Amino acid sequence: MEEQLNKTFSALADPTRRHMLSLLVERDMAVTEIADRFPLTLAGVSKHLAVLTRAGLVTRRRRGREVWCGIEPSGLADAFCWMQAFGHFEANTF
Amino acid sequence: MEEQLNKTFSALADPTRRHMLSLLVERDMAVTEIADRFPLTLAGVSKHLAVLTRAGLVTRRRRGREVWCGIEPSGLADAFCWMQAFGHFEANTF
DNA sequence: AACCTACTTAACGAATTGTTTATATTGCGT
DNA sequence: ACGCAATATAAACAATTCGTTAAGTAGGTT
Repeated sequence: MEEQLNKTFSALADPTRRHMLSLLVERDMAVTEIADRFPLTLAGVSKHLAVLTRAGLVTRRRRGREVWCGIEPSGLADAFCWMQAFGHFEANTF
Repeated sequence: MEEQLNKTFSALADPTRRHMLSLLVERDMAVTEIADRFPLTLAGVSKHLAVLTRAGLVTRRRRGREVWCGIEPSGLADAFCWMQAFGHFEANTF
């Protein structure tokens, strides 16, 4: 859907959020642990994670008092397909 | 590069711009012709096209007094690769 | 030269985004 | 029960974005 593409692409448009995703690709992390790696307040990090979650790119599960974040790779599906259709790309075009 | 990804993803984050790209996939068009298909002023359309051009997704060539716009599919390459690496996607994951 | 067509750029306002500080909320640990 | 740790939400603010109208530029036409 159109609205889903809006959310996905604008989530990806921010370099801080892309960096967060690349961290989470390695392994799941609690919010504080993520925050330690950025020159931002915890509140700022929390809001970026909220954007990523709303876009369906990140999952957040409460575990005691921590919230563990993980990647939701399927969240890229729509955007990936859109680009694929758009460019008639093959997997090894580049 | 990081800055290139910023430009590409934020260009794609706008539905009007995505729609413009999908028009240009069919065939090249002059700016006025594109503008006819959107409920925007010509100036507004021109600005969207400028964003797409700066992102490397559209080419603009002056032809007499018209400016013909066309798709630059290679402009998606960086973004496409980033997503691919991110999700370890195969062509038919979806 | 005067004028029209096809844009682009400037200037501006409204809405959104990225960030901060301050104020909840919720779950251990003691 | 109290206090600290982990996170979220609210309020505030600057910067950016999306749209407009108005003015500027460049290329044909007469």
